[in-house]
Amino acid sequence: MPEPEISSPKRDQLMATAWRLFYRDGFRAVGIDLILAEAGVAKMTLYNHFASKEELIVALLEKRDRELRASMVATVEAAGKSPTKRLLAVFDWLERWFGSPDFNGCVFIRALSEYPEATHAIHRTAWNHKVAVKEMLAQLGAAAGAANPTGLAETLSLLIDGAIVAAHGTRETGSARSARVTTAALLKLATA
Amino acid sequence: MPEPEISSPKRDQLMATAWRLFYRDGFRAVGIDLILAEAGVAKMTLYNHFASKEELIVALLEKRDRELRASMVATVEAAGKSPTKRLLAVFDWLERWFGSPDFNGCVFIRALSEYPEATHAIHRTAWNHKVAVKEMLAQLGAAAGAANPTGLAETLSLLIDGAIVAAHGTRETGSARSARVTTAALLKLATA
DNA sequence: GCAGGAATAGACAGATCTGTCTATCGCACT
DNA sequence: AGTGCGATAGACAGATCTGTCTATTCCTGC
Repeated sequence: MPEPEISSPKRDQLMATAWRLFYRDGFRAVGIDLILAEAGVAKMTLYNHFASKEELIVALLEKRDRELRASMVATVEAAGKSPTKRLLAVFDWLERWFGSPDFNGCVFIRALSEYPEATHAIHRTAWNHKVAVKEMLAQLGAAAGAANPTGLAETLSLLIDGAIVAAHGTRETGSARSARVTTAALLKLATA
Repeated sequence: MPEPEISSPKRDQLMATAWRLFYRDGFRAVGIDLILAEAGVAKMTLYNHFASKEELIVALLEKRDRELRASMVATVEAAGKSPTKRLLAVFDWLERWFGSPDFNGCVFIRALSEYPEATHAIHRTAWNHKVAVKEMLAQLGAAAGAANPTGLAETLSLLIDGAIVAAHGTRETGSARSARVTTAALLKLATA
């Protein structure tokens, strides 16, 4: 019963391939047969590890959530001690992401879009990630001495998600810089 | 050959039903058979008016683009002569939209998400809308005396798209107000 | 050597998908 | 009355979808 979180080579292989194809083409656009063929894994192996395609997607989103937030934390930590620099480092991180060759939008926004119903497990899992990121931003904002860290985090979340959508539409990194410049200006106001 | 833009009752009926179902459930999630059944229209009627499902979607996005921008213009016009008030009225318009019972995210962001490939006709059509809105914002910003209307419009676009994503995740209207407050602050800076 | 669990290939069910085709019907216009 | 066009129902093709099942094989621990 390798249901909860047990790692196995085949399972990892499956998730890596599924991630690549889902992120490239979309959840509904990719059938499990294609994933299985490209991963070199039998169908029953998938259904021994996951109850359904939906559960596979949820597991992928949760994994991506962990990795993405860990990557953000690492970037922030590497930015030094200045709270302002730490916050702005998030936007440098964004800019690098937008410039990476396989950038294809935000998988969580895309999951919200493909499963628009509020009660759907995939929709909720995707939104959980955005809430978690917002909480990270609030902590960074509090450390920077913002008068209203929660409000600042909300605004920064808007800028970030807007920038991701714009980068997906233009395939350019400029939106990250725009968001960064705006954030710098807002920080001055918020900590004044 | 009613291909280009000829209006017909059946065609309108088809587009209305297709819009409703696509917006509710997603493009790939809704099959044309369902649309036809709910619209009470024969399959050949669809394929006489549109070459494919994809073309139907593109036509719907173009129609929605026209209507949405017209609605924005009307809101702005109704806001009076003050350039600042006119710009801020966009966010009141957003808030009303988020609060409407069938709000289900932005169909253009969702189209970008479901058809993530940059060269896809649906993807490009959806992005065209975002570009057009940004141009509207730049004009409003210029009228408000912004030093850099294009840059301001870019930032406001980020806030707007971010707010839409947030409203889709939370089913609340608060993100529109956050974006509005931030915009008011930015306007003071941009016109100072 | 052997037992047991994991993975395998592949058939299968049952549904659904887009798009094509045919044959008929209804209706407006002359 | 007759012509022509738009719309109709419904069969059809061919592909694809998720999920189930079986029977076999592989590998590891004992």
